[in-house]
This record gives sequence, C-alpha cells and structure tokens, in this order.
Amino acid sequence: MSTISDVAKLSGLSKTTVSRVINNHPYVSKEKKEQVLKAMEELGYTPNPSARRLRGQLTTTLGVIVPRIVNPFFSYLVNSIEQTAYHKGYQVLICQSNEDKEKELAFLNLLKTKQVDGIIMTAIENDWNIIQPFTDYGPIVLCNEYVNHADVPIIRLDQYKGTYIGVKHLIEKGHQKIAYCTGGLFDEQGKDKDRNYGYQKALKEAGIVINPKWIFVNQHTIEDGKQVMKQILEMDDRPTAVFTGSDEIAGGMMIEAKGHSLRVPDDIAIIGFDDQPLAEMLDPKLTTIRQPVDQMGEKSVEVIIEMLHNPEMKTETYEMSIELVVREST
Amino acid sequence: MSTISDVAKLSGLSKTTVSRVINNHPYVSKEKKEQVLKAMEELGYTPNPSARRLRGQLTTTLGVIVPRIVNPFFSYLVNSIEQTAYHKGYQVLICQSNEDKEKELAFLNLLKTKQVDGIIMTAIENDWNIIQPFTDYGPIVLCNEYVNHADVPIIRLDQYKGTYIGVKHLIEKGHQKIAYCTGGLFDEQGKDKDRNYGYQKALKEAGIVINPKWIFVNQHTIEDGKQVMKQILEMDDRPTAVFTGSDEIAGGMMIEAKGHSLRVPDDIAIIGFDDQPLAEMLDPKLTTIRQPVDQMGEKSVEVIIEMLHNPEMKTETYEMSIELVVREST
DNA sequence: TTGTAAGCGTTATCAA
DNA sequence: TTGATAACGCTTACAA
Repeated sequence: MSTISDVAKLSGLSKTTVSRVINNHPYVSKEKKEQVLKAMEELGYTPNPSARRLRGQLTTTLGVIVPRIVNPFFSYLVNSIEQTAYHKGYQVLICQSNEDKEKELAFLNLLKTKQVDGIIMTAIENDWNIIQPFTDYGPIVLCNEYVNHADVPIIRLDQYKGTYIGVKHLIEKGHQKIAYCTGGLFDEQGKDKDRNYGYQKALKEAGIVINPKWIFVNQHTIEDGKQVMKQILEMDDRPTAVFTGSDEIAGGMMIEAKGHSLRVPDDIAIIGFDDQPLAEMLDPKLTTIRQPVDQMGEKSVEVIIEMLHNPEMKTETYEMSIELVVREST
Repeated sequence: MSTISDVAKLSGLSKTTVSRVINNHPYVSKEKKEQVLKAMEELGYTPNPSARRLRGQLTTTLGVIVPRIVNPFFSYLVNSIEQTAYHKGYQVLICQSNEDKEKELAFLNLLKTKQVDGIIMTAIENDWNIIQPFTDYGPIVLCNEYVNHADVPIIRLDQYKGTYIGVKHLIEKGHQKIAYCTGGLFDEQGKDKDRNYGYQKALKEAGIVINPKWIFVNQHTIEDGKQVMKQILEMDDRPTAVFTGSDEIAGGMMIEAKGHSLRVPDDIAIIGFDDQPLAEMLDPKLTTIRQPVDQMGEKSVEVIIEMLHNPEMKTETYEMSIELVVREST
C-alpha cells in the first residue's frame, strides 16, 4: 500500500499539501492540486482509514445493531440502510445482537473507540440508562424501537395504528371473537405495548370484551404459530379470527390449520404483520400490515448523517405511516 | 476514552508492560499483571482498534461479501458466519455487493487498508485476475462460489450432485418431461455450470433427450417463477415436472399454477433449491435440495482464521454434502 | 522482567 | 499558498 508520503515524494510536494488535496481544503493552487491528483492516481493511493480514525477524523462507517439478520424484517431494513449509506459514501458495520445484552454493549463500544461514527439501533436489549452514556461518543439513532424520554432521534412506525386498523378490519368483517398474538407480553408497559393498546382500543370501541384465553404472548416463529393454532384447536370456545404479530406466525398457523382441515378465512381468519414476500405466497394469500421498511432505513441514515455534520441538531421523533394490505386470509 | 498511557500511569508501570498484559505476552510478573488488570478495570479501558491496525496488528474483523442480504440463503449464511466469528472473538463487516463490480472492489480495498484481516466472498462479480492481487494483502476465502485454478481455500457445495439427485428423483417418480430453471445460463462454462451438468447427466442416464424449450435461464425471483409458469401454460407440449434453481422460483411457479387450477404435483411436479423456511409453508410443501448453510459459514470462518494464524497454510477445497428433502410437491 | 523510544499514516497547528 | 512538526494510541526493537 502506498501512503501519503509516497504521494508527497512522487509529486514533489509535502504531506501537508497532499492531505489538503485529499480533504478538499482551500488554499491549494490548482496547479499543485493536479500534480497531487496525478501522483495519487499513479500510485493507486487510498487514504488509510485507521490512521484517519486515530487522528480523530470521521470514519464514514456506520454501525447498525439488529437482533437477528435472518429475520426478513431486519434483513430488509439493513438492506435499505446499507444501500442508502453506500450512496452517501458510508460503509455499514452490521452487528447482530442476538438479543444478548453483552453483545449489544460490545457493539456500542465501537462508538467509544471511534470504529464507527454513529450507531443505528433497531432493537434495544439493555436498559436505556446503560445505553445513554454512549451518546457522548457519537450519535445514536433509534429505528423501529423507542424509549420514552430518550434524547435521541427516533424513527418509528405507528404500531398502535397498525394494530388498530388490522383489528378493526376483522371487526368490520363481522368477527367478534378475535385472538391476538404478540412477540412481547400483554403488559401496559414494555415491548409491543402500542400494539396491545391498538388491539384493546379497537375491541373496546366495538364493545367487545377481551377473552384472556385468546391472548398469546411471546410468539415469534413459524413453529410458535403452529403451536398457537394447536392450542386454539383444542378450545371449546374458539376465536373466529386471529391478529398475529408477524407473517411468520400467521404462516405457521395457516399450515397447522390446513393440517386439520380448517379453512382460512371461513373457519378462522388470520392477519399477519410485516408484509413479507412470504405473505403473497401463502395460500390463501395473507392479509397483513405493511411497514414501510425502506423508508425507515433511509430516514435513519439521513438523520444520523445530519447529526454527524451538525451535532447540535435538535432530536426529533419521525413517525412513518403504516397500512393494511387486504388479501385473502380475512 | 482512556488510553494505554492512562492505564500505565494509574498502575505505575510503563506502557510497554501494559501492552504486554493486553497481548498476553510472557515475561510479565503475576504481580504487575494484576496491577495492570486492576487499572484497566478501573478505567473501563478498551484498546483502540484503529491504533492497533495502524501499527499493523490484526484487527479481529472479518469482511463478508454477499450479493444481497435480503436473499434468505445469504442472510442465513451471514448469520452463521457472524455467530461463529463472534465466538472466536472476531467482528464481521458485512458488505453487500449488489452484484456491482465496483462495489465489490471497494470492499476488497478494505483488505488493502487493513480494515479487515480477511474476506469471505460468497459471490464473485469481477474476473478472478482482478481479485487475485488482493490476496497479497490478506486471506480471501471463497464460500459457496468457486473459481478454477484459484489458489485460495474454497468452501463449496456439490451443486452437481444436488441437481443430479433432484432430477433423478423426478425421473424415479416417472417423469420424462422435465423442465429446468437456472439462475445463470445454460452454458458449458460460467455460473451454475455444475448444476447444468447434473441435469444433463441425470437425463442422459435415463435416455431422455433435452427439450431446449424447457430450459429457462436467468431466473431468480418469485416473479420470475410466475412468468415461467405462464410460459409453460401456453405450451402445447408441457413438461410434467420442473427442477428450479431456488425455492423462490418454485414458490412463484406454484402460485401461478394454482391460479390456473393446475394441481401440484399431479399436473406438474415442482422441486426447489435451498430448503428455505418458506419451503415448509407452501401448499403443497415443497420438495427441495437442502444446502448445509450453517456448516459452510462455520467452516469458512474456521479456515480464514487458521490462515491468519498460519499464512503458509496450504489451500484446500472443502466440499459440503447436499441432500434431497422430499415433501409434497413431487 | 521491565522500560525507552521509534514508528505506523494521518491531520492540525504554527510558522514561513 | 505551502511546509515542518507534533500528536493520535498502540506495539516492538532494543537496552537495561
């Protein structure tokens, strides 16, 4: 690898001048600038990012923390972030937290050591008061995740609305017995509380009382979906519709339902969440809630880069709209 | 951020000694080692990777180049690579090439500038003679991709066998008219040539002549699958079975077939490739070729780390086995 | 067994 | 408008 000194030598100028050219500083004559550029070209010179980092420069690298990259929701989100970042001249370091607190902290440390300029968190494992101090070392943006009273930009979806319109759709289709699956708990606080609230609100407005037996917490995978359906099949009083927390759960439920000759949506209507490619491949095609993943990723990158350029920037919360995609499963 | 000097000061020892402790050098007395450790603890010290890199040390960062992270095959592969690497104390920089030659080169440059210790390539966009020179700067391992006569370790699947057993399975089921989809071309050389050969071999052994009309090249997505099925539907002489290049194509074909009341597998048998989660969710469940993605990822990381420790290591090709998963679509 | 000092490739400061 | 020099945090001869 050639260095700045090589370029200086070849162009007959000083390192300083070369550095100025690299960084587009003013006060370099056109003439010398061209000499430098030519030498750089000739040597195939690329600045060494480690040296720049060490020197305290920006690194044009962003970190993204995702829980699991194999979850399509996150892989699409990462894709959008990566593409946007690349166009803006940034690299992306993708970190998979695996829902592990320690691993999350390890990645946040990259900020401390200037490995990344900023971090986009798409999920949070540790308490905010543990994470908060890292904001001293660089911008942190929350994407698809939020914390009350956190003084960082938040790019999020209106999960409440998503659930509300989904459940309402079921009610309009004539359902009264509506089960509900969530990836979190059915608490007032904590993960997915907004979705829970959307479900409760929609039912309440329709004068429907919640049946606690039809609430399934901590559900995530296809397999979980199958299990939920099994439980439903054993009930004397079965729900006629289910609002699920993800297309995968919905898919799992559909498989199991079919295995027991239950017709969707006639015997049981099912609604997913995410609008993954899968949704269109299921039979019947899945009614689901579409989240504008690409937009979220794009916005997150824009915001974090803006913070980099303007650290005083006022932190805002950006809410993306969410929509119901009606297909055949409801 | 505290530095090595801070630790030295606090522990009353020299930077050198601290450095020795960090790097587990011998010749540090137990006593001093503990002093250092204590000081590090107290200051919450983390070595600055940029400084280490600059100094020419290993970076404990590996790069992985994938074409598209949203492709489940690659997201699972990346997942496996990331997990294995993390356990071995390495971070992973994930690079999405988007099948763009320039982007691939940009990432390979990370090796030149010591941003990553080594790179695992899961696809290759540029000609090998363009990539080859980068091996001077650090190990490159090919995973799921290969190049003849390349002097780098290769971790790959026996694609020939995968296709051969799949097509043979169709023949054993009584099919004679077997269509074939590939992501590449139907050339002797180039992408997917091994799969092509497997198809040809299986047919030849059964004394079946290939019908060129039933060869579909350059197929990748769900949408492609739909289009292929449309074309088949318009044929006077239709194939009774299709070997596809991916579960997605297979899925697309199934959707379209159903839309036209064609029964799978009775009217047309379909076989996928990859055994993605999707395969089990389709109706009928998809017969497909399973690739041991996790194993491949693991092996790639093991090999590349070994090369880092032992640069003289002889390069080998590792071939992973591949198997047929028979479900309901054949 | 420990410490001193040089150097990795940059950029910022200061002087010319 | 240009250049010499110090500094970023670390490791490694070399010396003690």
